Amino acid sequence: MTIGSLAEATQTRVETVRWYEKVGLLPPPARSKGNYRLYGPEHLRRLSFIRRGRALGFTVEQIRDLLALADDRERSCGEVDTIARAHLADVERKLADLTRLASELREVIGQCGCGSVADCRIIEALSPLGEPA
Amino acid sequence: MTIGSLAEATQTRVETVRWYEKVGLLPPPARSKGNYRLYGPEHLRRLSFIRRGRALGFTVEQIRDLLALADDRERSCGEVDTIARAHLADVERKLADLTRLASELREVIGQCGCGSVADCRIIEALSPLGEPA
DNA sequence: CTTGACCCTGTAGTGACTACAGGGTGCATG
DNA sequence: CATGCACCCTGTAGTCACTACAGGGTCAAG
Repeated sequence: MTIGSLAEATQTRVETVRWYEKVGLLPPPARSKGNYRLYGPEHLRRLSFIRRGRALGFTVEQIRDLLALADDRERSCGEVDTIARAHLADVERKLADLTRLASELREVIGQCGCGSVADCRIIEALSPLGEPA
Repeated sequence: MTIGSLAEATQTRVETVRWYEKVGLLPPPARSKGNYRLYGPEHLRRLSFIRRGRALGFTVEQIRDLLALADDRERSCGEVDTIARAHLADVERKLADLTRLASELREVIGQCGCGSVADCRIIEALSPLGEPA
């Protein structure tokens, strides 16, 4: 399996696959006589894991930890749970922030009568001192 | 007003103020005889505008555009409205993404009985081929 | 034997800062 | 007057997770 097929199979860019190797998430594969990377099913599994983790918003560092934990099959999965819960808490914080932000934006936009900038409510809302900047 | 007081007044780091100057959001202020930056109320207004915009999630480029529009007080604020609406659409897209993500995470976490990694549901959920990585 | 798709390494860029290193300034205290 | 300390200066490099080349090599088909 060349890097191109692996990338296609996992919906990843070729450069990204090489980057995962460089930062140590993906082990260096064998090389062909022409120095092409040659991947096997184990690489496909591991890269799929990484991509799924990224899609769920885990950071690369979190995935590195999860991979290390996953490799040690006897270990209790309490640490895995901890990472996942911490991440969920993070996501929920961002969600709350964005929700507040969206409603503030909607309010600001709703007030704009689209006259001239001189009395634009959006510009005013951005100028906390009351005067336009 | 020194950079330190300006920074404190706007809840900004000193380095960030200098960075805004470097990228052209904040005009270079006068200097003291010891080469310290000296700011006036106009700078305070402009920096407040920038910080409020950032807090609402506008990018620096969007703020640059908004500042240019705000400076031209005769212009119709249609362009301002366009930028704000585009940004709101963006925020709402992110909100939808995060909401989906959070519910996926909650589901994954809910299934984990916290036994050994070998049958951890979280690890399994990350391994789309059915086998742990 | 040439074309074109693929692959290689290495470096630089993205956004919005943050974190120094290595120095200078200004004011209060001894 | 000397010293200490908080503050300021410039410039560079680091963050995160990639992305985008530049400049070259490999491989299979026609």
